[in-house]
Formats: sequence, C-alpha cells, structure tokens
Amino acid sequence: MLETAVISIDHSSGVPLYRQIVDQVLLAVSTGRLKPGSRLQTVRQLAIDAQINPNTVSRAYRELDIRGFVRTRRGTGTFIVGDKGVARDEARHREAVEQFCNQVLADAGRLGLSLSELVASLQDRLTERR
Amino acid sequence: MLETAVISIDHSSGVPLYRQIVDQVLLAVSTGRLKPGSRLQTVRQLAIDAQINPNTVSRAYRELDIRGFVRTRRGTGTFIVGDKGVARDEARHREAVEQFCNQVLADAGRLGLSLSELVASLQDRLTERR
Amino acid sequence: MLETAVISIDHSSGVPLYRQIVDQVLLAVSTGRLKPGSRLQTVRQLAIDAQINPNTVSRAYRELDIRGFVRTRRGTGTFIVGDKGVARDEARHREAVEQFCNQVLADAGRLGLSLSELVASLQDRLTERR
Amino acid sequence: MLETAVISIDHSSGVPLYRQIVDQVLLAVSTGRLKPGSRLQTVRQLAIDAQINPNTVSRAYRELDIRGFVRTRRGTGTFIVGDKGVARDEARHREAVEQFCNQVLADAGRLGLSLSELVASLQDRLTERR
DNA sequence: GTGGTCTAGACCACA
DNA sequence: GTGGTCTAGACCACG
Repeated sequence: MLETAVISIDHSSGVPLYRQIVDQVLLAVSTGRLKPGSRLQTVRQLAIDAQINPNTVSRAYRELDIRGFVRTRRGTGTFIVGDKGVARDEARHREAVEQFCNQVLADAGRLGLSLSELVASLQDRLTERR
Repeated sequence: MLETAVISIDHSSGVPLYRQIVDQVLLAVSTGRLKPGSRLQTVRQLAIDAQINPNTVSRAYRELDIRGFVRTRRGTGTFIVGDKGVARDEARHREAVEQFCNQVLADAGRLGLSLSELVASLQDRLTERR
Repeated sequence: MLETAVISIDHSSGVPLYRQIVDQVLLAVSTGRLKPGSRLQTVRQLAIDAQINPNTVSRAYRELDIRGFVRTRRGTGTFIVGDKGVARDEARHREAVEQFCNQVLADAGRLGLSLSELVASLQDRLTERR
Repeated sequence: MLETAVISIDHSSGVPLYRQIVDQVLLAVSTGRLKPGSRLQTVRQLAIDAQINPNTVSRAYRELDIRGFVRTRRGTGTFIVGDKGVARDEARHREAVEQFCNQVLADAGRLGLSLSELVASLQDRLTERR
C-alpha cells in the first residue's frame, strides 16, 4: 500500500483546516487504518506537526466526538470508538474510492492527460519518491 | 485525452467556489486549453452553468484580472492575456502534473489503495462513465 | 506636515469606494506612513469610520493582498508586507508627487486659476480649517 | 492662466467616463472658458481624442442637454446654452475652488508635503512642462 | 448585451 | 474578537 501520514494538512487548498482533519480521520477509520481503540495524535502534537492553532485541532476532535467516531478522555487522549461505521465499512469505502476516481479523472482531463499518460506519470512520481 | 468541461464546480468539496474557478482557469491556461485571446464564459453564463451566484464568478474573474492572467473589458467580456506564462508553458505543465500526481498518490494512500488497485479503479470509473 | 487620516472616503467623487481605499493604502505605503508590519484598521472599524459596508473594505483589502502589498491573517488582521517597494521608496515618492502635481495643475487650469491664485486659495483653505 | 485641454479623460481614475465629460463641461462653463454659443467638440472627434466609445460621449452630451446646459442640433453640433448658470457663476466657482483646495490639501497631507513643499513642487512641475 | 459597484445579511473559520 | 464566503438584489457604465 502507498504510504502517507494519517493526517496531513494542506494550507493552500482552501479546504477548511478542521474539515481536512475530520475527513482524514473518517477516511482512516473507514479504511481500517485507524482501528477501534487507536489513539489519535494529541491536540498539541498535531497542531505542531500541521502548523496550525491547537484550537482548530481541538474543534475537529470535538466534532468527531459529537458525531460519535472518537471519544476524548481528559488527561488520556482521544481514541477511535469501536461500534461506529464497522458495518457500513465496505460500502463507504467503495463510495469514497469512486468519488475519488471521478475527481482524479476530471482533473487529469483538465491537465490534458490520457489515462495511460496519467498512469505513467504516477509511476514516475512513485519512483522519484522512493 | 480525457474529456471534461473547462470549468466545473464541486459544491461539496469544501474548496471555495471562486477558488475552484480561479484554479481551473489557471490550469486551462497552463495546459494550453485556453489560449491567449480566448474568451471566458460570460459571468452570467458560468453562473447559470455552475449553479452559483454571478457575484461569485465575478469575484473569481476579478482575481484573475488583478493577477494579470485575464483582462476584462466592460461590455465585451473577459479574455486570456497573451504574455503571461507563455514561455514557461512546458515547465509549468510538467510541474502541474507532478504536483497533481503527488496529491493523487497521497490520497490513494489514505484510501488504502496500492497503485495497481488505483489504476484498476480508474479504469472501472472510466468504463462506467461512458 | 499637513495632517490627514490615513484613509478617508469621498462618497461624492465618483471614484469607486474600494479603489479609494486601495489607492490611499498604496500612497501611505509609498510615503512611509504605513511601514512594513503596520496593521491596517480592521475591516469592520474602517467600515464604520468611512460609513461603508464591510464587504467593500474587505474587497479593497483583498485586492491589496492579491497584489502582494498586504497579507491578511484570518482572526488576526491585515498587515503591510515588508519586501515590496521598500528599496524604491524614494523614487516612488518623487514619482507620486510629480504625478500629483501634474494633476493639480491640470485641474487648476480648468478652474481658471493661475498658480499664484491657486496658492492663495490653498492658504485661505488652510486658515479656514484651523 | 494655466493651460489645459477643455476635456481630457483619465482612463485610470475610476471615475465614470461620461461623468468626467459632464463635469468638465460644467466646469468650463462656470469658469467662462466655454461661453454661451460655443460649440463643443463633435461626438466622434471627442471619442477619438479621448479613446472612448462614441456612445459614451453621446450619452454625456445628452445628459447635458437634458439638464439644459447645452443644446444639440442634428447636423450642426452641440452648443452651450446662454441663460443657464450665468447668475450663480460666481458662487459656484468659489465653491468649486474651495472643494478642490480641500482635496489638494488632503492629498498633499497623505504625501507628506507641507504647504511650502507643495508650492515648490508645483513650481518645479510648471517649469518642467514648459 | 457585457461587466462593475455596493449593500444587506446569513453563516463559517480561525486566534 | 478577527477576516472569509456566499447569496440576493438594486442600480450603474460601457459597447
């Protein structure tokens, strides 16, 4: 599998920071990358890593807590909850992949790439990054 | 080449609408899809097509104007400017493709896809869309 | 030196409000009245002072941001950027004064004033304002 | 008296073109520069001189006609009307000069000029232009 | 017909 | 508290 940090913030994308955090945690849960019981980065640590204000991280975690995906225990940390989203895992994931692929194809089209050119470029990038 | 409209808006991505327009115009310029002198859609038409408020389109065009990529003539329309980025076309495009590929790989990683799985999914989507 | 507020809006001049703001900020920068790092009035405060809509102020600040003269930080404020125009300060200022004088002479000509009449009138105004 | 063209358009000032024309004609009338019976430039000629669309000139002349300052005779030209504004000439002119001086003092203040510096600069410009 | 300016006001994101 | 985004709609300027 392709390796990436669990949460990485893109400051220039225009997507609200807290939303990037929420989305990426949900994604990591749905793909099994974060399993029930897993501990999230602390608010402060993520704030430092991502160069953002701790309040923003905190708000994202709170939203995840309210929606029931994580549970925050004061003095201990924030943990993935077990019972949520396990059943709909498969469907969700498939849907996420579909949507992602649509987006990729649209963007590639704008860049003037055919599918084979896209694949070639991706392989190049992958080689470079190693 | 993969076919897409020059500008298409995703209302659910979290990326500001005006920013999507700006980015896509810049992309179209860098790939030569919009050439110097090309006329952009009128403010009102794009607003209708994209289901957004004309002010929002206007704001995007204004930013492009300030940044020097287009020139707006009242009563006439908005046009791609000639001298910007023409020389660096090739380099720009390569850079845009690289950045795009990095983004795709990162996102695919978060979705738990290997490169071959990604490619398979993309082909599926392409077939579906036909 | 003659005293004036950094930004003052003339509602009856026909010059777009946001443009008056942009021009006056640029002027204040070029004359060193606003120095790198200086904070502009908040959007809301200037809107109140100038009796205009906050959106209009915001639009002016955004243009200055795009053009690179200020940097806006959400939740913090809008600040003059350091690297722009610092070196060419002297030349810029001289140029601004020249252009301004040309304008004054042209307008005075249309008003049928000779230079000495103009100077006399200016002195009168200055006395009145005290 | 300082010499200037009767009507000169500033494309970069942001002031509506038709308004610049109207204002300058009114000014020329109030200062006696355009006397009753004087013929204005033709629509086409002014359009060419000022690099603007004839429609715009036409609209300005029409406004002046409606307000009673000029009379347009098809096939002949546009002429200053006699009876208007003769009486209020003096008061109007004084008011215009006052407002102009206030504007000049405010702008000079922003440029960091004292009155004597301003006068010196104006004299410099005048010498240059000769 | 084209785009431009401004307002009013709702709601969001970040420090 | 700061600024940002978007909408709705009125009215203007220019070709």
